[in-house]
Amino acid sequence: MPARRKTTGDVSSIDNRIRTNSEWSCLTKTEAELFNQKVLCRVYGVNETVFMEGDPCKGLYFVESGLVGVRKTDIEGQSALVRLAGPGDTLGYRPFLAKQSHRASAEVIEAAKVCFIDAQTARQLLHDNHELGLRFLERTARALGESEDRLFQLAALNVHVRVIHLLVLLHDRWGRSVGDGAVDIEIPLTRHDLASMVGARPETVSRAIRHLENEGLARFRGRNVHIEQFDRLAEELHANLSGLH
Amino acid sequence: MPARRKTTGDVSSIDNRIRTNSEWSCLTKTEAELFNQKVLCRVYGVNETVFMEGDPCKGLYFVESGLVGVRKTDIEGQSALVRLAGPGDTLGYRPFLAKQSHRASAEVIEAAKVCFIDAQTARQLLHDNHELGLRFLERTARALGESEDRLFQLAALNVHVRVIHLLVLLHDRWGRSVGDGAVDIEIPLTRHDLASMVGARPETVSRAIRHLENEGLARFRGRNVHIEQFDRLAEELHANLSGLH
DNA sequence: CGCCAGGTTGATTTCGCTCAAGCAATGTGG
DNA sequence: CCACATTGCTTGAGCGAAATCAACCTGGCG
Repeated sequence: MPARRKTTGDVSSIDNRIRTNSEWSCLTKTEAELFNQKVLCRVYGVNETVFMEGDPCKGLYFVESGLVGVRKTDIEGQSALVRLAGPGDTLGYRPFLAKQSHRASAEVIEAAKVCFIDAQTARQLLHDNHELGLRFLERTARALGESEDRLFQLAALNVHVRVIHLLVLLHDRWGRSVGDGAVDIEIPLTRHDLASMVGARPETVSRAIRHLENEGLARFRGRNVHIEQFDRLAEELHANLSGLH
Repeated sequence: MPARRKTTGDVSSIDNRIRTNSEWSCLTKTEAELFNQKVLCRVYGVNETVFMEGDPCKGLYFVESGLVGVRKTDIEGQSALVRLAGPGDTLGYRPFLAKQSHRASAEVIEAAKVCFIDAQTARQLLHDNHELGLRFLERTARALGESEDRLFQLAALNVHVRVIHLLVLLHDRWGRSVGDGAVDIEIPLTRHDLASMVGARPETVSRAIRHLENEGLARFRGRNVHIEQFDRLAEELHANLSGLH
């Protein structure tokens, strides 16, 4: 096998993506060129669907900007938000790697630029570049651990605590510090979506939110959240988490 | 076959393992020799611990025979059975691949022969053999899908249905057909373990079991289960599952 | 302006947990 | 062999968290 160490030096958003994304940063110049040649980018409007549950997995999607929601839908049309994907996140890698069809839909929440690489090319890169596979292996194994932890928590914690946990997670990824320990989270999620993320009903989440406001732990203004002292929230979470894991 | 081996116990079963186990069947002759040279086998008695939650992951374990339970334990000593591993199953591959420590303990339920390959050797094989990594990738991605499905179900289904689901899963892996659609499941699990597998309390599971008996769907004799018409059970499950996935 | 989806709030019900008692099955020491 | 712990399972009663049902806001928009 030829030596592969140099990565491409071109500067476009895709190259940037390849360089910054831990998984793809190991591509050689040639491989990166193939990637760039094959990648397709598109801007999606709000509520547009990137892929649907049940569809065969045609390739991998990279969110460049905006916000995409991953949902599972049951026959009655009730959808549950499973996770959020923003800039830098990859969509559809689980079905791609498992060689299965999509088990969830991806629906745009905030206008997003999403790039696509077809399965065949992705598989070729995976085949040519050994390191790439090993990186995906580690990422997938970690995701598996997280999923199992979540399972454990769902059974052990009540809604109030799960909502706090969700807020902390949302903060970690989407929070904007507004100085002196205060944080804003601005994600346009309906109460229904919020509820489905913690495995509860909207009414119950509504009450949990009211409770948080009464405690002065968070302030909800429509779909934005302001947390004056994030420490207190994190503390409250840890008090409930200890004795668990 | 040369007789020089560092293993305790006979090696033919290991070769068999390598050949039959989908992940490792791609090893070359040389690699298989390395594997055989490094593998260590041991017989564990009931209640013996293979590895503990929190321990660094020292390698991979293969269950040759017997039954091993994977558990998570909280600080109060309450343990929850997470999964069962029998002949052909691999233990500890998630922490190994994720380069993390064990997040669960493995405890022998029925006297078991377990083989071990150290992390360094396993990683070397993973590095040398490209195909091996890709196979683990697929397996891990599938496991991730299953874990996510389980999450979804825990939130959506009541205990009664979850118990039925567990019985169906146990049947698929451990069931013994006794003719004409009837099935026996003989796994020495306490009610407490059964309960933790479906995220419920023993009392609640006990009541669910009583309910199943009243419906004539299953008969519990101590820790053995007899299902006269497995079809009916599967049917009952699907009636509750449809409208979900 | 009225409409309406999304959000809140209250009343009621249900499910599953907790607590507690009783009951086999098994073990143990005298 | 019996008295008695011990352990795991079942059953009942009560309680609490969250779902369900239903009414009522609220704010954006044609």
